[in-house]
Amino acid sequence: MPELPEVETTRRGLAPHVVGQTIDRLLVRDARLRWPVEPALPRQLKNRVVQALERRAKYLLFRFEHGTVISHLGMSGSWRVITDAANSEQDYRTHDHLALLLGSGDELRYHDPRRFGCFLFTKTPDQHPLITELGPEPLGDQFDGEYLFAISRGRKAPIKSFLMDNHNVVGVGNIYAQEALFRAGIHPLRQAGRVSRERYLVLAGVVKEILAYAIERGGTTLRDFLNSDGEPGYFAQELTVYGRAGQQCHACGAVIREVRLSNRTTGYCPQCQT
DNA sequence: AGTTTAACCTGGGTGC
DNA sequence: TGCACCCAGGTTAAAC
Repeated sequence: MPELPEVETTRRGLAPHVVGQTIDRLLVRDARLRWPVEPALPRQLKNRVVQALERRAKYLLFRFEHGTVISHLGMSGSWRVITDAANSEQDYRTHDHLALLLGSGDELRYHDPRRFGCFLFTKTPDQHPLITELGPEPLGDQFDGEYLFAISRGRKAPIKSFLMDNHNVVGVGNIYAQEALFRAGIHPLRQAGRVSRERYLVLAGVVKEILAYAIERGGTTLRDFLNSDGEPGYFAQELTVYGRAGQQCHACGAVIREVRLSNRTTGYCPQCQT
């Protein structure tokens, strides 16, 4: 369910419960995630203390003294904190694949119907291929319009694909890519190399705005997203083009259109976006 | 090397 | 009710 704001919201929700806690036990109820959970993992984590919970792109990083767990929510993953775990041990739901039993008595449960998520341990996270290939964080200083302009020269891929490519910038998923391009007035099919410096300055700005705003709101956007307290995010009334094909553009009244781009639905306003 | 496509999964919605 | 089909917030690996 997550785009970057939802992952960050998850991190902030989990951190107070897990940082500084000992892993009494890792319970693997179903190891068949994107990559199978290693059979050795429970004993690798047993009695280890979570030093920090960080985020890089859409990965959650559980930091231990001896290594890092790299975890992704995929399309449908979520974490839930159980504070009275002793009384609810039988209460595992379908697709609750992992449980972290903590020294505090709390329990963190990973739920993921589609099993596109992952939970991997590595001693050298800085050299892990999932991490080393990643572009800059969209909310960091490295990411701005000049940067986008510079790396896009000569690139023929559609701007939307370019923006969603983790090599260029991380954390911009299908919903926010559409919304950002609408706000920047850029047609999603325009070649990345044919977007001007001026428009990249606008685009980088709106990407930062939208993501920061969504984080502030506790991970808006997602229909069925529950934060780690089990509370829903706000499903944004603010969405302009995502899921609005056939409806009128809020800005100009034109009918929102839809195209298929690398197998993903892409809404845009044919009048506002060029 | 850049770009596109298929694949990994389950569940919910729609139309017959 | 049932069934076939399409769609979904992500990312990788393989194919052009």
